[in-house]
Amino acid sequence: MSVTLSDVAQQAGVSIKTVSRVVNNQTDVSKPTRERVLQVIAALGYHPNALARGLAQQRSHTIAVVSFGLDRYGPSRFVVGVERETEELGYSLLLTLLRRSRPGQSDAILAHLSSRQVDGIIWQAPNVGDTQNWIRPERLAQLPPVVINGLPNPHVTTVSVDNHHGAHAAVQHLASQGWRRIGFLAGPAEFPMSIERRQGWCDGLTAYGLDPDPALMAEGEWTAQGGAAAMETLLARRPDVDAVFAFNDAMALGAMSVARRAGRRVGYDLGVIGFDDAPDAAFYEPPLSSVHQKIADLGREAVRALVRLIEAKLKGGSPPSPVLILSRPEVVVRRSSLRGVQ
Amino acid sequence: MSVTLSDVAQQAGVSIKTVSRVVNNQTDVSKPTRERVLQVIAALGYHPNALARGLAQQRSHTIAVVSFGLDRYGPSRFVVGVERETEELGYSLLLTLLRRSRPGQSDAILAHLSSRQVDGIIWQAPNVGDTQNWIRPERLAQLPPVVINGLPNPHVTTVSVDNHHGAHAAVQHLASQGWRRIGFLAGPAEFPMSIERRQGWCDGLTAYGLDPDPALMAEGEWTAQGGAAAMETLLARRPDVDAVFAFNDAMALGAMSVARRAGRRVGYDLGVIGFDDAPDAAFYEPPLSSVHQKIADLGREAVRALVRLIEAKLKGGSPPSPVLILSRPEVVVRRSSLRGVQ
DNA sequence: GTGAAAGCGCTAACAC
DNA sequence: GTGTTAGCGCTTTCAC
Repeated sequence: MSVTLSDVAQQAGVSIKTVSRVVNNQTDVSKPTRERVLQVIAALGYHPNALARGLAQQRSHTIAVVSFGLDRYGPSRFVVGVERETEELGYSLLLTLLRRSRPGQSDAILAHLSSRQVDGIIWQAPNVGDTQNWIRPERLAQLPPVVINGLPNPHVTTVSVDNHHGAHAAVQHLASQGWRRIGFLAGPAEFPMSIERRQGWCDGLTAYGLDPDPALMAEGEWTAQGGAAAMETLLARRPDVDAVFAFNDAMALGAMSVARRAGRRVGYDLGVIGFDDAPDAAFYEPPLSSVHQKIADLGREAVRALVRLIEAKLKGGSPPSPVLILSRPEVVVRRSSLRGVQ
Repeated sequence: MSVTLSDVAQQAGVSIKTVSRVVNNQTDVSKPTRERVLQVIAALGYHPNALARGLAQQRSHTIAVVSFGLDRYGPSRFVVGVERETEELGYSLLLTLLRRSRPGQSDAILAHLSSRQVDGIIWQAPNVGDTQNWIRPERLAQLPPVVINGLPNPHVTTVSVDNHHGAHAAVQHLASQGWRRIGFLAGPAEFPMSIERRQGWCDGLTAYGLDPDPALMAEGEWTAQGGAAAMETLLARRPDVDAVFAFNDAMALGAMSVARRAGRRVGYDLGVIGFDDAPDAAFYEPPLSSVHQKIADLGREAVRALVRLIEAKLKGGSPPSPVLILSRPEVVVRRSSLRGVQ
């Protein structure tokens, strides 16, 4: 059915090995031979069979990205970055999505991926349920991982946003506007990201002599809907809250909607800031201040780090020591966080 | 390095083939033998090598999804549906993203995918540049495709939203509210989706005795930014416009932001409706009316259709005739499209 | 420079 | 019920 190396070899009157050399751009082929082979390849429309190559080489030139959902801005933007870099470095991308609350799934996924002989794996999924335990020493050698936004782990290469810094900066900005009772709309409690941002919020408040009262924090899903629910809780518990820092822009959107219904004017008597700086945020009403992070770049960085691990493993030296790559997000000020003058 | 069939066979004192039978759940293995083999498999931690299996069977149990971006709601939600169904049917998912304006890329992608022996391909990408020409008869037999939201093509199985119907229904809703000069904010001209929605808008206006003046249409990128730009154009050309139907919710968001700055009150003297009904739309200000589509279901449908093609090809019968699967979107009314009374 | 032969881990005929 | 023998398409070792 499909054209194989030996078809080409026969047609060109050379051995299989010679064709293989040409295909892989190796030396030791005379110019005329090479050219004849290339011609036959073009004429026959030969394409190497990646499965066969992978089987012979014991590597698939494929990396897997395990993500938690894709319908929210952060994860999908991240995967875009991953895909771009993956393609540029000559790998294919296998996509696997984690389901919420399916016990034992991370083991099943890992088994599946290693059965597919992926060369490495990018784990962009929060520690939900058992998913934190999949990293075991035996595994690290077999299937190099890079973890995204995970809790720091000295054994594993991690690529993250500096969540603590971002949250701290957000609070600092709010405080500098004169807001005093600054709430936090947290994402799901299991997300390391949310834990770190919460800590940044806490520390920021403390640094400004403000009170990180636990009642000023409310938790919700990381959607507009979740943000709205959390905001309702917060307003009920602390009606005197005068600003909120939301886990992400979608939650901030939901919060603004609830605040409006409650008669609060965002940008006047309520300050709001989000996290992500998604492209839509600038068009919300009022335009949303946010903590900008370059998520796609994070994805590229993750792939580069992973490929380094993969190549090092192939070279056979001792495994390179895990690194922690942190990127610094920055506050983008729009109207929602200002203390407008009426 | 890794455990193979023959390791298991040796350890269990049976032949390779017997182990293979057990692994693949085939009959003709006595109960005690089967159990002994299973034990050894568990003890050794054996996992089948998917590459080897693929090579031997001439199929990879992998399908590819080619998408155009992933940072917008539609495409990413679609891929979520695809991933779910793919996993349930026992396939892996290879993700490839199309870059805007890279000539010849579709041929390169196809070559790459067929070299990876994918069993089929889901093409969820607009006809940008040369990408419409990749479907050629020779290819259809080799690599079964399912096209999403493409222009109808009698040779190819297509899964789409009924864009014409959705647009028509949106216009009908706006007209029923009493709006008379209804504009259309189109997405990029090359998108079949945009072309079909435009036609639906046109036909809807005509059906209501309204004028589909070309000046009532403005085109932009399918982002909030693009919607804002298109809205500016539209307002400049036809300041008397009293409602707009936007290609998607993000564009509607941008349009509302511009309208507000221009002193128009959405939901009072300007009606706005989007398309997609993304989860955020309900939290915009004002809450956005939209045309709801079940995008994830579309993804599942696409995978099912593709797997049908794949299995049919394996059975070796004549290729099944291409089908067209259309899903009907529905208008969801919120405040933005209403003609409020002051 | 070039080629022959073995083998990657599995499945598929066909024997026993 | 179970085993033997060829491949699948490629890379790799080593000989020429």
